[in-house]
Amino acid sequence: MDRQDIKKAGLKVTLPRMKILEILESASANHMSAEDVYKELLTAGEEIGLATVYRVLTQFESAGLVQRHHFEGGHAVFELERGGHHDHIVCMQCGYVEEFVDSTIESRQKAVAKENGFQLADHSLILYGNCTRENCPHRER
Amino acid sequence: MDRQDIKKAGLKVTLPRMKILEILESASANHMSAEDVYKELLTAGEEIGLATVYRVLTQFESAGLVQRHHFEGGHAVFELERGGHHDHIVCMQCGYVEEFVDSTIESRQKAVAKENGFQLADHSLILYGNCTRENCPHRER
DNA sequence: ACGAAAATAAGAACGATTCGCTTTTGATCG
DNA sequence: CGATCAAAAGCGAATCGTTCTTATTTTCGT
Ligand SMILES: [Mn+2]
Ligand SMILES: [Mn+2]
Ligand SMILES: [Zn+2]
Ligand SMILES: [Zn+2]
Repeated sequence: MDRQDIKKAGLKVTLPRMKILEILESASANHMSAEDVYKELLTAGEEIGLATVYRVLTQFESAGLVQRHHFEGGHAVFELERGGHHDHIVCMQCGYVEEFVDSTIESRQKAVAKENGFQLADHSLILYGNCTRENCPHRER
Repeated sequence: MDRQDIKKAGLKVTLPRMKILEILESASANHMSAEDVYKELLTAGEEIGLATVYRVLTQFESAGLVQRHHFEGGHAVFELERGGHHDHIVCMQCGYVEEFVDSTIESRQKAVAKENGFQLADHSLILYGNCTRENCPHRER
């Protein structure tokens, strides 16, 4: 992901757009809220407004560069589009997000939609649980 | 669902709570936003504030009388708890909601969680598509 | 480098939901 | 039946995440 991708999306290459792309690429968590991105920008000493972060993320979404998800708790999280579709498991204690693809689930979804007379266009599957990582249980949101 | 259920939940039987339960039971759409419930109350001539609707719905949720879901588009929808778990298909044109249970999907979710070292606690699966009902394609939101 | 078009900054506005406080109500007990 | 008091309702203000508005700045093709 670089300036070429921004151009290809029909967007001008601006400093905010570059920086936001960089942050999404290099951040430790690959699912970030707009606020998360904004804070990283501040930390990096960039003077980019929160409204700009939202605007750019939305443009990136329209351009297919990022995806937006709605996990439990209201606010949206964004991630770089890295090709394939996947679903998510979220740890309710530490917020850690794992990705997965299950072809059985995917195909059953299509079947279920058909059985109910729907043309399936999209879906959102999020599993919530508790992860078992060393560094998990002691953080919050 | 009646006043007994309210009592069993440890809540006082009040007029707003009774009316809201009635509306959830008898409404045409069985997945309603707080605003929807509020409008129905107004229509029925009840003078119950929107804040009360939210408060009561949240209490009902805690008591296990209703469930809250977050479909695409920001606002929450509520439905009476009628026993079994189910997932949803939402028509993106008319908002019609169909419910389904697919045991294959359910069991694969458990397996996927385990494979990823998570103890599964909950999940949210929403399919989005276009329904093929007569009265569908010409409404909005 | 120049100017049109596009993008940003900043803060106001927004919609959904919650909070804070005052008044009213329901359940219990005399 | 009241009186009592904790619980609940009413209602406007506040909050939260997000989007919009407008003036100002930046990008990019020429
Ligand atoms: Mn992801
Ligand atoms: Mn349902
Ligand atoms: Zn965890
Ligand atoms: Zn429909």
